[in-house]
Amino acid sequence: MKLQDELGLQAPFQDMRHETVLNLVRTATLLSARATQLFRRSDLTEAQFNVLFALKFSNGRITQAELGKRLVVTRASITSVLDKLESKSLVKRVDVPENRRIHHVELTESGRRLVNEVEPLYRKAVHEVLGDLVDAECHTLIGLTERVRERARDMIARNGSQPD
Amino acid sequence: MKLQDELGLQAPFQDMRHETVLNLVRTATLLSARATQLFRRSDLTEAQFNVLFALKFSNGRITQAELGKRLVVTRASITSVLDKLESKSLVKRVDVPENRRIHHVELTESGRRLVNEVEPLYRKAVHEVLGDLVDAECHTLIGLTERVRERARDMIARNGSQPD
DNA sequence: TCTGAAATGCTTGATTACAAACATTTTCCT
DNA sequence: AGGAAAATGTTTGTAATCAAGCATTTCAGA
Repeated sequence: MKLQDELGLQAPFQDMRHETVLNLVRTATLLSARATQLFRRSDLTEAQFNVLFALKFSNGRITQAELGKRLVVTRASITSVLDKLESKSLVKRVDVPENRRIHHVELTESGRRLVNEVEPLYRKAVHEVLGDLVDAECHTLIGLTERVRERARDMIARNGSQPD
Repeated sequence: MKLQDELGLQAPFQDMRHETVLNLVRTATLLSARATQLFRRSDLTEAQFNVLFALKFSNGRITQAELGKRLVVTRASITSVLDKLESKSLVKRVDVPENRRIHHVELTESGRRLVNEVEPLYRKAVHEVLGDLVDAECHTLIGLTERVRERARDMIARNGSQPD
């Protein structure tokens, strides 16, 4: 289904680049919506799952700032998500004697149990949602989005438009 | 730059489908960040610009519910964004005598002026961010994301995983 | 006609995100 | 050593999103 129909637009897009951007954004939103739906059964939000997932594949000595870099969110966001997860006893903050600024964030036993339970469902859903694409198509999608991000990053760094 | 490096992951992705999903989500997030940066100069948020933009291309008889469908957000979200825009005198809600449930949402003069001022900057940024891609590549991207959305929509509608 | 269903907009509460500012702590440079 | 700079985590304020529930209004079917 074309995005035009999905959004109920009468006229087709005049601008293919604009259409492409909206396609990317809409697709990501829809993927998020599906993820939200999946995680809800486990009483998790997407952000909370992302933290648990990152922790599972960390060496156990990850700080909040590092977690933020992995997940590409600010330290402030990490603080609030960890507060929630800690109140559910899914993670714990561990003081680090050698550096009193930082904490190490770790899964609790029940946190580990939960992420181990949800991860296969998540992976299954990922494969199902991309089940239509063969490897080469995934590769293409990755390559094209990489180039878009490259440009976007440049623009954000320059914080303006191109030098014309 | 590969997503792996962007996220500071030591190991490459094992799962190309997972990598593809994360690429899509990360790309959309970055595009949003760039948009936020652009709109900030005009004291607009992305959501607010989206409303103004949709209003510009509506026939002037659009309701809040219809606006929600166009932008794919709930009525509750529309209410809150419109409250902001109305407090800035950029839009107005107009009572409809024939149907006392609904309002028509319209741009004010200053709202129209503002969107006419920002739109070219927005379009320019869109073209710059995709400046690396030729038409055929845009077309490919659109086609692939359409297929992903198709599946995602199915999964959301079924609210479960596939029948195995 | 009349009653139940559907549609519409609003409110509330939860969650997440960011920016900016702050205190604390560590690092770095002179 | 000592002071400036950077890093870390938290707090506060703003904004957006959704779900769920509510009142009002309209629609549709019996």
